[in-house]
Amino acid sequence: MARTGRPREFDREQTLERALELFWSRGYGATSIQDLVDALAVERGSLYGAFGDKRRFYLEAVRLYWQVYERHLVSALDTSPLLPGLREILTHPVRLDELISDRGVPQGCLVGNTTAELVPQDSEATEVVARSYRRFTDIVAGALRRAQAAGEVTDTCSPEAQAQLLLYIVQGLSLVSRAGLDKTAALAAIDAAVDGLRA
Amino acid sequence: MARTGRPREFDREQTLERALELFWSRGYGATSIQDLVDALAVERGSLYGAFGDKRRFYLEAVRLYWQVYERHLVSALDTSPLLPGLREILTHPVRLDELISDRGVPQGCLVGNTTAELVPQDSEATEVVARSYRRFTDIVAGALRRAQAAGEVTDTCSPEAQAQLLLYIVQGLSLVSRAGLDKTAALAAIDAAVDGLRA
DNA sequence: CGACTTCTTGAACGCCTAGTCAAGAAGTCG
DNA sequence: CGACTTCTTGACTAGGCGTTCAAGAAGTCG
Repeated sequence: MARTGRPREFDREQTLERALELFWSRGYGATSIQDLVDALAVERGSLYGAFGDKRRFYLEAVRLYWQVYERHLVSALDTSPLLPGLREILTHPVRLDELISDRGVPQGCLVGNTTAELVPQDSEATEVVARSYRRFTDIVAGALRRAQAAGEVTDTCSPEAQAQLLLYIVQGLSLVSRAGLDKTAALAAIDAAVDGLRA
Repeated sequence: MARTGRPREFDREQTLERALELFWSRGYGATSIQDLVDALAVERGSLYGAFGDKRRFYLEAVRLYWQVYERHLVSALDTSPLLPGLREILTHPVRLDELISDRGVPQGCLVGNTTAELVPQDSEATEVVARSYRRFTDIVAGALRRAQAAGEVTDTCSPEAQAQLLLYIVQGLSLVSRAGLDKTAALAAIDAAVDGLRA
């Protein structure tokens, strides 16, 4: 069944990506439709036609954000030994922060920002966020379980508890970094966390 | 110099406390002046007269929030051994969450929420937040330094790095809890963190 | 009492918001 | 070509927002 009608003039995916950046750097509430129209060079009506209302647009951007992040997460943890990859995941916000000083770019984790701004008032946002967190802990716990079995990571507590703790650390770091990041202190803290996992 | 003119009919401090609760549970953007007028039973003009504009009102509430929290923090860490008090600080968000299920009450840490919503766009908010974080790490690092000297806490890394890590953990827990808290998993994660500090 | 000061009240202001819609443009299909 | 469908455009709507302000109320002070 061929698609008929006037073809869309903008690239939906690319527009979503740019909207993601805007939402990421400014937050949901502080990004107006007009901001999006200006930045994306797509008129209001077309945005509404392609993405529905603002909330749906935003949530789709969050889902895309997480999809990309999760891909990164999985590939970084698919290594042996595990701890270097894990360290890379934890230091990710620090590296993001370096990009920021160059241009005016996103800050923190979009899922974390969403948690603070929309959860728990918006049930759909709460689902997206909760699912993201669950997937993070599932993926990390799986990797830790393998590393425990290999004798690389201490088995003084369960991989699930370790993964949960790591979630807190990443999210905490992402959040706190927004207020100004002392890179040295952050890396020292991360090293302390990683060392605590060593067998 | 006696104060003349018509006396204020509401209790400024008590009103600020109730505004704090509202801002805490809904966030800055989602709390309108009208919401405040309704909840506080104080008319708009009086609020503006007493607190200035919305931003100043909010920031004053955040400062009050932190003042109360810091008092709690200091008293909980002024103990020997340190780790039980530290554990109490870390589990604080979990206990807050229990209150929530009873009535519709604040969630997360107000400073953390402010970080996500206003920082870094609002420089004054950024200052308030950054100062709060700095005070947290200073207080906690001081306590850890003493506990390291007493042989209670491991000295495999500096008290500053440990304190920084603990800041991430508390903030991460506060944030993630908004999306739904698995109390068991949270406590297991906290125990893992506290155990990691033990000498 | 009358002058002065501050607080209260709620209407009003201007602005910005998310969202809608009608008219026209640009394709496909018979 | 003409029918049909979808996308584009930007003016428009309705409502909510933070903020202001003038008029009156409630005190103090001489």
